Amino acid sequence: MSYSIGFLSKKFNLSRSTLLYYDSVGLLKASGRTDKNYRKYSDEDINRLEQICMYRQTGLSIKEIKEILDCDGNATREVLDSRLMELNEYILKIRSQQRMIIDILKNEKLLESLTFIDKDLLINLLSNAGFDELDMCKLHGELEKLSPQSHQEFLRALGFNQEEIKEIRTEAQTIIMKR
Amino acid sequence: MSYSIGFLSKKFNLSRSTLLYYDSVGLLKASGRTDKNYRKYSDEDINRLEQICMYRQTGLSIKEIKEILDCDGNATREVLDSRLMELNEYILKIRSQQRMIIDILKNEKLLESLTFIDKDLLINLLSNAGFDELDMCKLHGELEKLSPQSHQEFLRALGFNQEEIKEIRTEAQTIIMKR
DNA sequence: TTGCTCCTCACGTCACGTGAGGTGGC
DNA sequence: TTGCTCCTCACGTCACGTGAGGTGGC
Repeated sequence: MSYSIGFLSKKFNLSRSTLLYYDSVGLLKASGRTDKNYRKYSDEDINRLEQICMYRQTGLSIKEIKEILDCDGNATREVLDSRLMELNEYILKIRSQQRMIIDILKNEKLLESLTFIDKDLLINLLSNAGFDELDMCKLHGELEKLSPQSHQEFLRALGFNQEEIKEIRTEAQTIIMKR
Repeated sequence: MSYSIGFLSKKFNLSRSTLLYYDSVGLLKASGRTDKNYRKYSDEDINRLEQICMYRQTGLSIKEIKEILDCDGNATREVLDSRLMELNEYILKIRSQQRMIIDILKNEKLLESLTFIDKDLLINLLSNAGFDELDMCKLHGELEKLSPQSHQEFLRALGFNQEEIKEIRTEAQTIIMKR
């Protein structure tokens, strides 16, 4: 028995071009051609494609799958083990990206609430609470050290203009340096 | 103050070509050029790059970052929220890939242990245990239904040749169909 | 003729990396 | 001259998707 490329693509739920691609890179060559030059896949080809689909479900690259299928099972365990490690690292990376997003969103909310507070009002508030000039400088220093980006946003949310922001941040940076 | 491309690449630990790329796609255009046609980055450019780096740590695409930076904060929350969902889906996908790998490795071990068992020995063993011809057929039927790939591997591990395997599997498939 | 499956280029994708070939000031 | 930074193309990557333009049998 032999099968056409259309038959295989339906049976395995793959696109035609995927099969053409597998052929072009040598992952799955049609074992024959008809007189009209149509690809002819054999039962053995089907077995190989079954394996390919299985390994694709692990996210292995085409190259790695070729290695496994063409090197008679010696490489299999090694390749799969390293893929497992790779996947663990991906998860760590994704987790850190998620944390980053959460942080940004938190910051956004904070800044949003700040837009309701007037700059002068905040300054009054802090001075009434006993903050003097030096305390304010320290505050900016801490903020700048913690996250320059947040500090920038913070100042912008308070309504300072670009010039003032630059001045305050530069001063804050020199305070950090001194310590 | 203005800064060269080399300065920025060192300060932000990015490659030169990354910066060139950001320029080419309009994510971060150097705001000026020297008379020698060298790129000149301003303080504002630096601020923008700070933001870019922050958003890159969330894995957002260049296009999405552009959207956030150029659309004045309206899109931010939406884009970040959808990125969060996307990341959750990635984790699910990775988990399923990991499960697949574990399954394959388990199968491998099983098959490995089978290579120490002789085909005839197993048949004797099973018949001594009271398995008759019909039970064997059912067994193959179950295996074929559960995982055609495993069945194939199982038969190969037992030492059957390609012809015999095809025969047994075809028979197993007809058994499945009947029910 | 129309509709279907098949064929072979060839270009596009995404975020850069990597040369090649050249400039300009110390 | 040598060494450094900078410049602009242009091609490669990975796993396909998407036409374009053509064939061949019912």
